[in-house]
Amino acid sequence: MVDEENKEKPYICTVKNQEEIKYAQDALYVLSGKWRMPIIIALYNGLRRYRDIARSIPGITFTMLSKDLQLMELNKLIIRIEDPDFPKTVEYMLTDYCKSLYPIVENLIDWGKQHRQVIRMVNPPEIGI
Amino acid sequence: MVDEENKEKPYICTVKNQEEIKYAQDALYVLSGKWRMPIIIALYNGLRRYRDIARSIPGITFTMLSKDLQLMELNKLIIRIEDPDFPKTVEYMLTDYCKSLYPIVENLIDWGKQHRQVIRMVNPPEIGI
DNA sequence: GAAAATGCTATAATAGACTATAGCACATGG
DNA sequence: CCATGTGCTATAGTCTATTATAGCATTTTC
Repeated sequence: MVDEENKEKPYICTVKNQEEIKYAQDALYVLSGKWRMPIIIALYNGLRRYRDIARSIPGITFTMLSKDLQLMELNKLIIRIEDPDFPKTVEYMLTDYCKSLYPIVENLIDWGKQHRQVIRMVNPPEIGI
Repeated sequence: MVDEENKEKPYICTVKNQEEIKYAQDALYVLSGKWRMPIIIALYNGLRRYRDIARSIPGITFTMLSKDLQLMELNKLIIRIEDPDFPKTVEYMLTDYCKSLYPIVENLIDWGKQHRQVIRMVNPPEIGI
């Protein structure tokens, strides 16, 4: 919209909508990215140790696991527990707060599953996915 | 994980989990991106014309609007109707299928809203968002 | 009939996400 | 006491998403 001097036109978007967009994007910020879902699922399955988590997610690198774990910790979705007696024994776990995400995750899984079929149905040569 | 010869270790991730990850990522693929939510909300609010939609979303460029509209059309979330009698009169609308996304969108908005507060509460200087 | 609006698309540049590679400090096992 | 494992992080490169800029063919408005 920097195009062609359209800057002066009035916006129709209401404040409420702008707020909603912002909230939805906050949520997506936490969930999107290539590895966040896999990490949540790995922890959900009971994996706790750094290397175990890494090994359970085919293709992930330490760099990304490290970054995403930190971001998710900042977002209170996981906790990192370091045992002071046995240094360098670290455990990661989902927080109770993370459970508030489960409905969304389940919705996403369900919707994604049927969407894949819908797209296959309509566009036999797979497009857009 | 290409790091340090860890390739030989067994994976704990089950087939079911891998499928679920794939489904969730399909869904996220459709929803994530900076402008898809705003576009859905603009159309939801009844905007139909290309330039109106553009004007209702502060910051979007024609390039992105164009690309995202096309992708969302491929994904059957919107339809593009061109009036043959009045060429270059085009309307975009959400499809009925797109309604299957509403629960997710609403969940995202709600979760994002409370998450913003949670993060504010715990980390006064805003982190991670 | 000139100016502005509509509905775009092409291209190049930039920013951000992700990957590849390397390495460090400590710990445990043989 | 040396190899291997654990828990990382730093750095540089690549690839993808997004932005910036320009422009075109048609249509409506004044």
